[in-house]
Amino acid sequence: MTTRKRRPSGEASREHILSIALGLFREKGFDGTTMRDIASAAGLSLGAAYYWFPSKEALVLAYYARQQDAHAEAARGALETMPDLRSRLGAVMHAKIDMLKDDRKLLRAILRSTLGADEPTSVFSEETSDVRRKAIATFHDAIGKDESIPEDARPLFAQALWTLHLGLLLYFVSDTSEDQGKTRALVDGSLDLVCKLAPLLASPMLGPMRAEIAALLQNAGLFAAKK
Amino acid sequence: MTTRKRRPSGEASREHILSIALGLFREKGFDGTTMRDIASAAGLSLGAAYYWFPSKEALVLAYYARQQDAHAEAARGALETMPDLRSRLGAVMHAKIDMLKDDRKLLRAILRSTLGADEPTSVFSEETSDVRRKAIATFHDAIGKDESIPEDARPLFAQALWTLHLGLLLYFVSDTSEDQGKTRALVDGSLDLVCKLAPLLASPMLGPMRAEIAALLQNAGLFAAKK
DNA sequence: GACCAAATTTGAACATGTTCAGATGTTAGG
DNA sequence: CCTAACATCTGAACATGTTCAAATTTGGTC
Repeated sequence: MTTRKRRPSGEASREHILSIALGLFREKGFDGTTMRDIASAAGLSLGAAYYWFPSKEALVLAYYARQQDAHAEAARGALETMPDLRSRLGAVMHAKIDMLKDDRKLLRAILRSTLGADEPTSVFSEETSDVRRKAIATFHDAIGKDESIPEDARPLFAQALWTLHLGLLLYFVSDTSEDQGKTRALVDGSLDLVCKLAPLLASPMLGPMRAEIAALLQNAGLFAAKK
Repeated sequence: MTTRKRRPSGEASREHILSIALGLFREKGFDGTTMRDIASAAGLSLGAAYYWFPSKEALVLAYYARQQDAHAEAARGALETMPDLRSRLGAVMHAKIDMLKDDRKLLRAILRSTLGADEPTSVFSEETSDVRRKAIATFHDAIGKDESIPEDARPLFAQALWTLHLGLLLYFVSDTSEDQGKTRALVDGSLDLVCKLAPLLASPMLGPMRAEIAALLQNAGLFAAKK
């Protein structure tokens, strides 16, 4: 309550602009929608839109956060009722696809900036680390206390699942099959394989390899060892 | 010789523009370089640049093709002298990194459009399928007739290596370590693992799973079964 | 109510990718 | 040489993301 008391109609503008923008993105695509379109559809001037969102890509960032929160929420519900690892993972993935199913065009248009290395909207960027952390946590929750995955392997496994999920989404955005059936099949097939293969890494034969993988990723800075 | 006889100074312009453009990209980045910069540095008008390259991204496409040819060439040389699978794969990967080592800034700037689904410059697009096919062929050559990889598994393995190589490049472009040491380590570590794990998929225990993977990818259209 | 500072909005610029109608040069045939 | 057809190039537009100084509104304070 120091200086943060004022936001009477302010934040409402922000939400309003974001809704209008996402609607236009879905309808006309990302490139097909102009910042001037957004501003005028929202009943504001161009400059006002830039007051709330410093760039067109900032709208994408806001979309990320919104989706991630919604997904975490949806996943939380599904996780409670699922008895085993495989079905929990399936629930998480399918919940995401259900949620994004009508946004494929939007996602496709956005994709270019979500994989870049420099871009602030990159899935790997500092700016999106919050969203990323939450997403990985959702997978960690899905793993739960399943005994087939040794406890110390769970963070690594969660991260691997997140990476797999990125790959699946990459496929998904261009999947024009009925109800995204091909993506669903790919999701289920991948998860079947993963659930069969993952426990093998705990077996005597492949056990040491797990440490090798973890070390490799840690040296590359791709995986932060917990405490 | 029907109507294609004229190109006295013509194609030279094209090459000249491309060289100038790549130089500027390396020096000032992709976004930092303006089509007007390119045109004036090449001693031409803006329109002339657009006569030869219909868009800024077209310059990127030309860069792809040029790099891929150079890499295939470099790899071919290295392959002949390497006795075993592991060293051949290492030669291919390291040749690529050597070749791109000074273009990291350029690649980073370009990356955004190389992973998009719609973009013509996407590594997955129709427009780049030639380059992609050649790149996968290079890996196929590296596998050669190594007995640890069953013959019918080689196309799939080659494609997997190409995908791994994409991931490694994604890491590479942002790797600021001395002489890209971290990337080199990641390359070697990944290849060690791959060479250890791949033969397992031919073992009795995991053999059936190989077919499962192939079927999964084929149904998704991600892997074209040969003949 | 008058007034101040911060929050919000405006409108006019600017930079840059792209397009295009026309100018200019080049080649082949007469 | 002259001319038609084509290749190449030019310069001026246009569209759109972004910036910014200034105007306006808002909420609290005297």
